[in-house]
Amino acid sequence: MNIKEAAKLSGLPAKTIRYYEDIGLVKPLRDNNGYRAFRETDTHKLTFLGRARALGFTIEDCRNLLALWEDRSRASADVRAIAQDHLNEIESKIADLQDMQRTLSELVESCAGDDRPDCPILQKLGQEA
Amino acid sequence: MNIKEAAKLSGLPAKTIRYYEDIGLVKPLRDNNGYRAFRETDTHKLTFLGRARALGFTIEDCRNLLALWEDRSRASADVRAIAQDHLNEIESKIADLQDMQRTLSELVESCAGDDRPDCPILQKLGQEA
DNA sequence: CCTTGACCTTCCAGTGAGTGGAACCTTTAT
DNA sequence: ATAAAGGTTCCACTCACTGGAAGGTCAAGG
Repeated sequence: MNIKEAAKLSGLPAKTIRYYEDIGLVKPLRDNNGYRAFRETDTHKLTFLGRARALGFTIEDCRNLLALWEDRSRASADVRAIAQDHLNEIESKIADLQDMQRTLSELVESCAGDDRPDCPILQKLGQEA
Repeated sequence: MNIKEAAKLSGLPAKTIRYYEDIGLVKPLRDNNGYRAFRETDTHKLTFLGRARALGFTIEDCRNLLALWEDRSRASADVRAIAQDHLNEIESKIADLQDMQRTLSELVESCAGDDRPDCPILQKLGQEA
């Protein structure tokens, strides 16, 4: 199977798949013409990667998750730890964004948004000390 | 005032200030020895930039906000539009992260996290089609 | 006068996770 | 024979810094 079909099956852009090979996440075989030859295990891995990335796992997390996935003697605790750490990160990011959202929506609401120059948004950003 | 004091006053790392000069956000004068000489207007701008960045505005947004800040004949509508767009982006990011959070916390909860290999997290990531 | 240490300078490289594009090769269909 | 559609590699760019090397400047102490 060539890269385009692997892309279709996995839902990843061909460019991304090449990149994943570059960084050693997948290792498709090669045909005599130099084309990548994807086996089912490869597309299966790619799908796995796509799902993990969609959940926001970093590439390094993905690398580790993939290793655990392939390790039949893994401990589920190791998987859970990675996921829990990532969940914590996500929750902290959500909290940060919500702080921004609160402040910003207050500012936006307080601004008339007309053709006059008076603007509480700029005022707040430029506040002395 | 040298860069270190500007950094202290604005709360930004010296490196970041040099970078902001590089990309044209601030234009401190220079002493004869080549050292940057920050005026109050410079540190004021830097503080502004720090606050805007803390609210998640991109550098390009900051550039535009700074220009509006300095334009006494601005229309507050222009400021508001930038802030509203950014707020929309933030809200969309929050929604994305909350989707991940929901999925992930379900997965984490469903995983025993012991020394056995069975793991619903990996199972879900590796699900066929 | 010399040295030490704390500043300051510029410039280069790297981050994460791809994406865009150029230049070129191979296969398939007409 | 050629054109289209696929494949390949490689280089550069993104964003907003950050780290570090190599070197210049300045104030204080001996």
